[in-house]
Amino acid sequence: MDVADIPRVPDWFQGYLESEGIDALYPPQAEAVERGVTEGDNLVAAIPTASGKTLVSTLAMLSSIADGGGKALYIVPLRALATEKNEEFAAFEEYGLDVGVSTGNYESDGGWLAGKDIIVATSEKVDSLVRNDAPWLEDLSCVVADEVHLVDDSHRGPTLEVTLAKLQSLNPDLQTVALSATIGNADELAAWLDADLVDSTWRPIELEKGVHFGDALHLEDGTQSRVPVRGNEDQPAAIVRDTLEEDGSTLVFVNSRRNAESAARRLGSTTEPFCSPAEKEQLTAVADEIREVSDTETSGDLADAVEQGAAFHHAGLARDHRSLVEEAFRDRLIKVVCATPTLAAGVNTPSRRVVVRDWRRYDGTAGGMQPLSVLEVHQMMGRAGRPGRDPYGEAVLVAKSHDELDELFERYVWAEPEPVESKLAAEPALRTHILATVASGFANSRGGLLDFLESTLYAEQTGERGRLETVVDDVIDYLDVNGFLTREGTDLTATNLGHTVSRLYLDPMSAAEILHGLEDAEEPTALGLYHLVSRTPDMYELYLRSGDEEEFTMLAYEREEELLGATPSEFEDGFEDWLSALKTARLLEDWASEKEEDEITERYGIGPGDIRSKVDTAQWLLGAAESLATERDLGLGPDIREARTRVEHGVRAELVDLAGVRGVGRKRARRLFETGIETRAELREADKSRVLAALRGREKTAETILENAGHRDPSMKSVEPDADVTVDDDETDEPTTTQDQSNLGDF
DNA sequence: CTTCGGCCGCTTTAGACAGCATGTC
DNA sequence: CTAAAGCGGCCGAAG
Repeated sequence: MDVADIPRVPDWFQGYLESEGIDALYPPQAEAVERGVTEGDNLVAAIPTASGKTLVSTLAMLSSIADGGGKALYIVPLRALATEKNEEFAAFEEYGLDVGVSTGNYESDGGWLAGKDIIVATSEKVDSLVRNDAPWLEDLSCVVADEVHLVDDSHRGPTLEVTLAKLQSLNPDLQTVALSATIGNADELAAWLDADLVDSTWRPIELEKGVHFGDALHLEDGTQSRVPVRGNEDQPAAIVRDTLEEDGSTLVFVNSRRNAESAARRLGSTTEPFCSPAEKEQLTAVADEIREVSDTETSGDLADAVEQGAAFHHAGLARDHRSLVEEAFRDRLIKVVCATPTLAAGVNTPSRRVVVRDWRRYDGTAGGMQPLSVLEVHQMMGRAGRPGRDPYGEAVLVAKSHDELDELFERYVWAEPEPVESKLAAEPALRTHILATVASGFANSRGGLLDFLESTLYAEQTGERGRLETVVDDVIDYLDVNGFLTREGTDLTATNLGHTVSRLYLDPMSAAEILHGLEDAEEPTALGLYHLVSRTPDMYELYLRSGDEEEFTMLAYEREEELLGATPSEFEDGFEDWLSALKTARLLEDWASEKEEDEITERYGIGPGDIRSKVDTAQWLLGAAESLATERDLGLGPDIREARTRVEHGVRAELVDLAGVRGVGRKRARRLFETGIETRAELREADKSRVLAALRGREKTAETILENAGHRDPSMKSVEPDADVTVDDDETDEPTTTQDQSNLGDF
């Protein structure tokens, strides 16, 4: 289809497409237009990644905005994707459209999304906006749900499902466009959303799947190519080398962080000979940047690998590490990235070849190694082939025996992805969504609730109410008993507490746990509070290693006084979870006692990125705890606030005031304190040469900080550092004049 | 007496959203 | 209930 023939898109759109080098639509896109995406019709597009899904959504959003002046909402599963999409859509600002992002940690323009035409948000954020009754929601005329196949996810799927159902019921004229990977039952999704279906496996660039075994690559079409394993190479190394000989890069998916790291280390010797001197120089620069992000073992290992043209990528990395690796890989500087599934679901990092080395992954709940789903493997494989740059893409599984070769072909290469199934009937999901549905007025009786749930994918797929009804009744009981809602006959009303919990976006069970723990707390310590929020279902658990059980049982006895609520017996069910929460609490306490990052990562066996995510969650939950304590008049506000500010900045109590100054973090606050500047007020009046000395002579930094503290005259002109002030200078980095303004959240 | 290499057995194991109000070293 | 890589400890042989 010619771009000129697309109905109802704004006039400038054709010019825009041409400027992007697009003169004809891909077949699935053309089919979407024929099904009426530009005319406000609902659509489910189940097509492979990188085959133009974004353009389908753009067609829908732009035509919908042009048609009635409404707004479009683009829902993504990850914050990183929200940023990526926002940057992509920012191109439309030139044509007079306003684009904004809204996620938990970032809201464009002070939260005033009302004036935006296109809003990008995570599903949880949209859910929260619906709960808080954001006024602009009624102006929505188009909603796009990216990666809808994630409704299958037991943890986060139900949120997406409920949110889409709520948006549709808020505004029956709303156009819904759902983008999905190729799945077994796209027709069911279409039926649920009352949408037309475009179901296609068409790709703009050929993808050949295959299995490597012995010295050969066995491809889907029956052909084989020789990819011999030489010397002490393993199979992935042989494939990576073979790809490099054609000047292509490789993405290797493995099943654990440790495997990713060790595979990257090994592959370094394969990639190094293929890096030109100029590339080596650039790689060294990237490696230096990586070392600067964090002073930990993980960081150093990554930098070492990068110097050789290899890298690993997993969730233990800091956000900056990840984006440095992704960027260098896209620039073809890094030749191979060994990754856990983070990269398959995350931002766009295509590669000539993809190797799926491990096809089984440990799963504690299933009691051992479990095969990956076809959908997941296909998603990884779909990363092969960069449109417009590679002639084709190849995705390869690795077999160690002839039997495995056959099995992999059967199981993944020729297999259809499994159908997507709603996980809404699980109790934890319903707990939070039922409360929210009642609190935000979507339903005010048992019947109303069931009617609403009737509009979800779950109802579409099961057809019978029985199972759902039982769970719903259990959940209503739970919410009633814990004081989140009240029942009168079949009528349901959310209590004040219920409203608060729903607004705070807290799992009701977390709220109950927190309230229960706070109720008879008199002077809660930081550790006690950290433990309380750590044992909440909203906090992701740390793994207990061998020896940990003993260590933390001891700690539990030593500091029993501080721990809130009853200490469970060692033989009780749930004792392990309780201990694991204690481990998390201890980690947070260490962080809030100014323990060094590398000491923490080593002690708890985690990566720098993990500290950040724990700290983030704790901060959020303590904020919620403070609201709950206020709501209940428990008078613990100051204690909770102090614990929260301490984790937020990673400092002891005496530095909380100083660390609150913009530009002053845990390290600078400590150094200022050591020189006798102990509070924000003292900093405001401080002797400048003293401040400069405390900051080890960095004038620009000192000026910024004094300005932020409200100093009368922050200028550092002709100020010399006070020679009497000594600061411990354990860091080796050169005084920088470049102001690195990445933030704590990027850490 | 020290050092190196190989083998055996024990240990460990993916991911990451949200309130609110602003930003490290 | 299922696996497999990596690492540390141990042992023996070589230096």
